[in-house]
Amino acid sequence: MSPRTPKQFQDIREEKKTLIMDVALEHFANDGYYRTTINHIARHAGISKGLMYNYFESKESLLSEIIARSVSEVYTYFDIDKDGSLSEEEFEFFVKRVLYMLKEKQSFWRLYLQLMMQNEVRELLLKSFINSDSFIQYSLLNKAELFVSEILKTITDYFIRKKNVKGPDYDPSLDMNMFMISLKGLAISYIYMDSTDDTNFDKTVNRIIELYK
Amino acid sequence: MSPRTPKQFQDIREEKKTLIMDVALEHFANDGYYRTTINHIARHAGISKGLMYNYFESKESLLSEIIARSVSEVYTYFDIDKDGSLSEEEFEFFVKRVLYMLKEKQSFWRLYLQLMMQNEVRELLLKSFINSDSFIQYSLLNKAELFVSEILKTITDYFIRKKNVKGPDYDPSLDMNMFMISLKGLAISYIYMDSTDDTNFDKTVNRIIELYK
Amino acid sequence: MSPRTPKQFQDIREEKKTLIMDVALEHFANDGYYRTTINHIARHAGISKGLMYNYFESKESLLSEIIARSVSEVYTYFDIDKDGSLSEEEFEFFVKRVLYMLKEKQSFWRLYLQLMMQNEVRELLLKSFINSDSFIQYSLLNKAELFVSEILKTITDYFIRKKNVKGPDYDPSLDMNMFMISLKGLAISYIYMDSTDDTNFDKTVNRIIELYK
Amino acid sequence: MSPRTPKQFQDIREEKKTLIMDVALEHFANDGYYRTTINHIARHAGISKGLMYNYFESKESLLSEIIARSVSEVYTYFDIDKDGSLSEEEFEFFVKRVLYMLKEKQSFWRLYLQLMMQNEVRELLLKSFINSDSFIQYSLLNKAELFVSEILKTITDYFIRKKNVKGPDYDPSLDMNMFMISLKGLAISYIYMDSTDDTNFDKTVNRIIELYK
DNA sequence: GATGAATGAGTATTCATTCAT
DNA sequence: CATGAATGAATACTCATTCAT
Repeated sequence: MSPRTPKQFQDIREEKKTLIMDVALEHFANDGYYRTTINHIARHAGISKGLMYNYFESKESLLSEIIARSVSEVYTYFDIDKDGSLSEEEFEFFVKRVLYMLKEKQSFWRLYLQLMMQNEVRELLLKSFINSDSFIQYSLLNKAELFVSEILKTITDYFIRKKNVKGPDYDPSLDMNMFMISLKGLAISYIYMDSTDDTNFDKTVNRIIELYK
Repeated sequence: MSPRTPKQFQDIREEKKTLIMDVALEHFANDGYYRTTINHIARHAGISKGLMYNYFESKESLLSEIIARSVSEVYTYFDIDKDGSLSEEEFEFFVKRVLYMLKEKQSFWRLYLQLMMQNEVRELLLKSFINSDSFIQYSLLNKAELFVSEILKTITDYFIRKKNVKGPDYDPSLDMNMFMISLKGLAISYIYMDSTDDTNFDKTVNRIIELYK
Repeated sequence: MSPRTPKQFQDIREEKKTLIMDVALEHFANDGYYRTTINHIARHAGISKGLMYNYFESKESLLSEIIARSVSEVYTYFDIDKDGSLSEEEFEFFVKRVLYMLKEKQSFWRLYLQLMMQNEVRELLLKSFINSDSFIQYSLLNKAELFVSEILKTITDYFIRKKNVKGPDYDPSLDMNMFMISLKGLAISYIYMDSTDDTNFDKTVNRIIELYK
Repeated sequence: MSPRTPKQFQDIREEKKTLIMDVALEHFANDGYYRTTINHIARHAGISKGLMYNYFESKESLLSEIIARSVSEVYTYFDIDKDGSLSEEEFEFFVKRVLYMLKEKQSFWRLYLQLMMQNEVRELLLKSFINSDSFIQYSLLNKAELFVSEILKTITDYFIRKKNVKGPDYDPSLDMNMFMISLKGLAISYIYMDSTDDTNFDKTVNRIIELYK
């Protein structure tokens, strides 16, 4: 009978927001952002359409928050070594991390791929990231780009350092390209695979590590 | 001016259909199928909305015909050898064909990827293919699947035959997986690359051929 | 701390009601009744949305009570002379009262003007007045109309009596119309003026009094 | 059977646009902009909701175009004398024009008054005017303000020139204020009068002309 | 063949009001 | 008393499709 405490309200909000974002991500990933209606999301989340707008300003900002959350989750997978240098063990660890993350956040990556394919949406994302929190000088997308370029640099360094071992005929950029292309191919396969043929994947992953370590 | 012959009418019709499909494909690929409006397509094709429906039953069937056309064009890239067996030279030729085709039909593949990512659309496509011509027992999608499985079989055979050369430790399925993943990675890169850095790609392609020939 | 007496509770209640009505009036006047949300009012009054409905049955009845309060406040400005006859001094006093009241209740009059311009709202107001207290046989609006017609009668009498002084060529209805129109013009200016140019207004007011006294 | 000519399409568009704007203005004026729904307008104009959006980008731009049209119509009432100087006959003519215009465009003025009372809307109007036609450097509202200030200057000059006739005790600014207030009062009365009591108004108008000529 | 006006079902969004705590 | 989460009816707007000319 006594009114809910602020903490209780906070908890309810947090829980519902997460629920809505989870449901929405699943639908966005499966049906596409534009094919997914607010109605659908609300129905599957077991709430009313109106409540959606109590938690999210718009469909667009729902999308933004989903991406922001996922991006920040992705960060956590990669803060192992901050010195920017990758040892051979770390390289193996890195590859496995990438694939683990792809599988864990499969829905997000499916969504992400779809969005990046549509010119207009790319701009929309940039815009909404910038608006999402005016206190953060570097927008999430800036951060993401920074993050990606840092990782790329770390990998580049890794392959350049191999030149010392492999000798002067070794072409680091070619090797890295081959590695990156394998990773992309694996990523696509992971994101769209039926969850059955894991063993085959594991063998392929190990082979990639073996080849480029 | 003598009146146009039925043949001439037919030609004009075909030409206009082609124009519309070209414009539509470009927009579908860049903005996504659902974000592209009939209005947009008509305006950019220089015709009226109404006329669109003279040429195509619906937006959906416009999409179907675009895919059908593209799929049948893709066929023509691969009818080199019908005995189902790939020699080493043919393998090299095959890989280059794949990439050539990806570049030539870039827009189509961008569209295709988008569509395949959306569950609902996959079903829609199946449905519309079947409906597109009720006299054809095997739908285009069936044909496409048949086509894909034939190619896959040819490639599988190719790698199995290599076992004779490479010895009993050689794992054909692993090698094929590696190859397929590289191809997928390359495909993604091709479809979304800025057309500038061709030389790097060429080096990578040659390396792949070298590795899996 | 001894528990609060019922009287104290009543006082607190009244105080909060007044606060809400003040805030609401300000917003209604500035943004319009329909553009003002309950949320806005509650937030600016420092209370919750739910509590609003503890004090007021509905948005409509909040409006009703605001008007009722303002109307009854307006009464108090004009209960100087109940014999229904206006002397020359009383006339001057009356004009100044009108303008003083317009300035004091500026927000209310801005709101009032807006509402009176909308046919539908006029009916709504009539309805809600009647419903606001079923025990009161004469609704506030009836009272207001009665009040207005009494004032009009008093003014009419004032101008008719002037005929005795001004002679048979004097047209009381024309003079009264001129006076009423000047008053309306002044009212509009008062309600929407920037509070700076008071001196000009004073001169104009004195001129009006001089002309129609 | 032959297709409509561009001219015919143009005519249809013009006619329908006018119809919609007329219906909308009436509803906006009577029920207020925010209380008037697109549904209402469409129903009363005998068209579908969708068609509205074939002719107007949004409810807001419908409002904009209505105001733009009305403002430009109002211009035509006042381009009698471009030398900026008002003779006595022209003054009489001017006053009658003002009132004629108020009566002719009664609905517009009712709408205008409502809009000007709401802070938020004022800004909206400014914004939409600027957007309405990017080729016009001076927005309609700028033009309107320019127009108003020109008229005010003309009137000011008129009263200042009277000082030559009336002598040094004459206070032109007071006289002008009195005149303007009478005009405002008349305007309000005109805009909201029941169309019956025209004769009374005529007498009042003549009296005003007589007083300030 | 060709046009674009017209329709209507569908979609995102708002907001007064209710209610469990 | 007090809170704000939750609801749902209403509203502006979109867009594939039809149809008179």
